[in-house]
Amino acid sequence: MTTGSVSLFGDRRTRERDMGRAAKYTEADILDAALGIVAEDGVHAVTVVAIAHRLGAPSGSIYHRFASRDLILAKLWIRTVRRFQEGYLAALNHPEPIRAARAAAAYTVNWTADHRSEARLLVLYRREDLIALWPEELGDELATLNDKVHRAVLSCARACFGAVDEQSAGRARFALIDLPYAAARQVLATDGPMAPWLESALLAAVSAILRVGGEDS
Amino acid sequence: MTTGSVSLFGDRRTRERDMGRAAKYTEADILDAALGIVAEDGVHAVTVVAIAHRLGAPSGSIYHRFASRDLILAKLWIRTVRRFQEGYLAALNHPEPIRAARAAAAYTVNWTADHRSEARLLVLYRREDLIALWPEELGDELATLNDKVHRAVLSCARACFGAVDEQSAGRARFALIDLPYAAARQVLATDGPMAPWLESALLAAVSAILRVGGEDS
DNA sequence: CGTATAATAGAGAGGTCTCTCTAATTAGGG
DNA sequence: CCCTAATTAGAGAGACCTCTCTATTATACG
Repeated sequence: MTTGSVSLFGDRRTRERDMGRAAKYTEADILDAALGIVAEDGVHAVTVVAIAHRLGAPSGSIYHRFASRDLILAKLWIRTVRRFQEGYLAALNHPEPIRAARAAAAYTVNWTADHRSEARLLVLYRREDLIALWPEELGDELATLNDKVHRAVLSCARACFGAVDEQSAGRARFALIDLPYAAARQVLATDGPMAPWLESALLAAVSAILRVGGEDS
Repeated sequence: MTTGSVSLFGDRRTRERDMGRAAKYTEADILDAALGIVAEDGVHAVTVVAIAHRLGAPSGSIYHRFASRDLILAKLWIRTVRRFQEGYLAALNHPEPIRAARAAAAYTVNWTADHRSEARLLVLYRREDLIALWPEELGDELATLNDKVHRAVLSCARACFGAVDEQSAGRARFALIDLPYAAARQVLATDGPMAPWLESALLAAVSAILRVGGEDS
């Protein structure tokens, strides 16, 4: 759809060469509108008509940029996951595995508190649900979306437990993904800022899981 | 709709006195069909037409028992939560709070492994989403649905930390609800039986959170 | 056996949503 | 200033879904 060239006109322009009218509703505008609707009224409220209404556009204009409603949701999902993963992977990059895991967990809850709408999207929408309606256009983007995270988790498993078998990988996944996810739900469940005890409780649980011999008390 | 009297005819009959034709599609049949569709194709696939098709019934027959599609989903949700809570509350009833918490956590993952479809429903559907379309007929059933669990959590907070303030209640909620929930997601994410390491990892995390002074390592 | 009662059966009205199609609009480049 | 290409604008076709309405069928009891 676009050439991928860097824009010279901010968000209002997507190409350099080709002529024509400047875009009034950019791809980013549409995704932002969809995100706002998800955060306010839930996933089921994200209709093309609703997005268009929020932008003050007719629904036909939305289809000029996105081939289908499912594609909008899929691209929004991907954009949001990418934005989250950026800092998450950076945090996980620390050479000392326990510190890395703790940093990643802390990043997750803080990012959630700072990006409630986007976090809501990730928590609300099940990846499995998306797979069912995943548009063909995206190819294996979904399949490879989590590859870096998976690799980082396995690397943490090796560093913490000395081997990568089903148990160590599972425990690492539990500590690095599921526990932070649970804490993120907790953040979203309350309205105000993040409770101060939450981060330390999460870190205690993460450390308990990743320490060798921490099978049980 | 029903008198609440005990059935003499199994699921095929809902009343004793009043006459008339025996039910071919009972309330339970319809809820089971809805559950099956959720488990197989996701929540969005639960249409009245789909339920009717799965039962071999015309869609009009469904409306003879349920006033609306939303009511079907709401009642299915309530039935499932109740079924889960029964054993959960029993496990949480142990006098020693840490043991009670560990029993409740263990129950959660085992119930999930044993009732994948129902667990899928609880994990897939967000309570917040339901509130939006909650039918009036149910009154405050949703509001009071979790009361017993909340009380049990607060009682655990008092027993573990000596007081019920925001932090102790939050930590108890995190250990008793969010951590088991995270582990349940892990159970559902894999196809086979529950991984043996998961329960002990979960218990380690639960114990770490609930022990006084376990703020962090 | 007849009657009262509850259930099934099935068509279809009304609404919403996705997506399409055509015409009008805007801006840059020669 | 005209030409070209991208975009907006808006109506509407077609599909699906919820829910209603009426006719028909089955069952228990007197």
